[in-house]
Amino acid sequence: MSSPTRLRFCPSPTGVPHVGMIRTALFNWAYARHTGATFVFRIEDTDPARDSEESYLQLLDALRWLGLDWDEGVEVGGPHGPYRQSERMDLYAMVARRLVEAGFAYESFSTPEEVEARHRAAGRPPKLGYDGYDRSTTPEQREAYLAAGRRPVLRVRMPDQDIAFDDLVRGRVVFKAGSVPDFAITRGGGQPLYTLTNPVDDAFMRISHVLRGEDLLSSTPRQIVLHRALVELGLSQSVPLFGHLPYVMGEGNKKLSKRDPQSNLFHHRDRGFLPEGLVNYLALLGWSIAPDRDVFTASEMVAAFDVADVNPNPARFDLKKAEAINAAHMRLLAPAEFARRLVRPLHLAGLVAAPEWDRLDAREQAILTAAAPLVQQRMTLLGEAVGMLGFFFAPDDAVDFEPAALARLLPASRDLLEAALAALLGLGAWTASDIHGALDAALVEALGVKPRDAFTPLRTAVTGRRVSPPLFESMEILGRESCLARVERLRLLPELD
RNA sequence: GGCUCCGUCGUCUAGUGGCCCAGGACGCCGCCCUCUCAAGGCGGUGACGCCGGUUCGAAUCCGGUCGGAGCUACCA
Repeated sequence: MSSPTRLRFCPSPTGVPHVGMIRTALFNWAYARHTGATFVFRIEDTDPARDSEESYLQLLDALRWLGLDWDEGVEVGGPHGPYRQSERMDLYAMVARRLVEAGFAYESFSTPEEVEARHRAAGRPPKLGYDGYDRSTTPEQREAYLAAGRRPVLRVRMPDQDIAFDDLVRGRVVFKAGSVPDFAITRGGGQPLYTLTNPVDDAFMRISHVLRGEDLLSSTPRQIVLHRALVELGLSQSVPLFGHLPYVMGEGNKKLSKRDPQSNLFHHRDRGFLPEGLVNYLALLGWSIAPDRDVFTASEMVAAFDVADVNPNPARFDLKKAEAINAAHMRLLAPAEFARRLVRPLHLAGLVAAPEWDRLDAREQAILTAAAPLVQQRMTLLGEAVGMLGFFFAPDDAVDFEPAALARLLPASRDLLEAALAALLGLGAWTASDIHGALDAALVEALGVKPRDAFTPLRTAVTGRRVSPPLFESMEILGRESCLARVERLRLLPELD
């Protein structure tokens, strides 16, 4: 009987969520959902010096924002908990003891300095790694070390044979015998290290597929050796399958640095990325859904995703492309939904009273409902709504005329505004097409001004900007009274002279 | 140095021996549309790192070479 498919995402809560890490979460999630597997969310907080509760909370926030849900793990529980390693210390101590008793691991008293000194003395490169010296510690030596106050780390004995596995994305990978030194699984004080806790939890949580970053590829032979030991001890059924996802690169030819703001998931959220857009773009980092298509939803990804199709090449995080994908998702949103997404950035900029649609007043809702469709095709990021829609919410006498808009006005602008005012004053119905028609007749036809020149002063008067949503539709939404007041205000502006 | 991974347009990729003098997307350039800006439409730019081999035929298979990356902790 084959064991059920189970995947996991197991970050360390250090720092802010990184897009590379989230890409890993996404691929695990997508593969789990595609195969009907169980998706486990575990926290690897075994390093008190670096882990933080704040970071843990941000991880939850990130996955929830993106819609990556999990079946077992922190917050939701499950049969293999607890799901924070800091709460599983007894388990690691027990496993470590069993490993030593069975001879898979041994106490190692050597300090890094001593190891290096031995390498030098033997004429070997000093940075060769641990030399296996303590494999043969005698009881007498052990007593002497202990008496001298030394506390041993535990190391796993690496077998003297090649270690091979079939990587889910790279195919067969072989590490030559002798190339991987015996590795530490606990600190000198007995605290377990990642090298122990990660495979132990994968074993006890019955993880079948390990999908992780390429940076962990070289630690795989060690984990396989440990898994085999656990199987022999009867603590585990089998060694999981491994798949190593390509790096997410930044500028130049290096991994996207944690220092780079682009690596910060929340940086993108704050700029106005849609979760749909970011998920879609992240999916493209090492995978593609079809030869001629790159805009898709999370559920379409789930339907199509197979780890065997993942490309092993490192992928560069390209903001321009990410924004283009996001823009496509903006246009895919139903107009009403798009309007709702605008509320938060607008509120953050002080333009509307509340951060949620339902708490907006009727006037704000009406403006947004009418204005949102005007900008939906014109935006890449939600944050751009602030600049594009700000004039709708500003008082008529406080519309901010940007210098670039003022600079484009001609000497004849005042006459144009006056003619426009006259035409608008006599207008019956106040609809975009009526406004357009009246203005066309009064300015373009009667005065012989090119449309472009005729409407530029009006655009500045009404919106304060050089670039704006469509003018006539904007005027309809704003209403006759506001428009007349704004045109009059610009007409009287001293700067026009 | 050792070990391991990777190598198709600037970038992300499609491609698993003939459909490829290599397809799509982003970017960039041009044109159309047009009240600004977008969107949209049309067109253009641009790549199989190199050398051998296998084969009637190679981006695809093999060998070598060059280049890039990661790891080489009592971090994860």
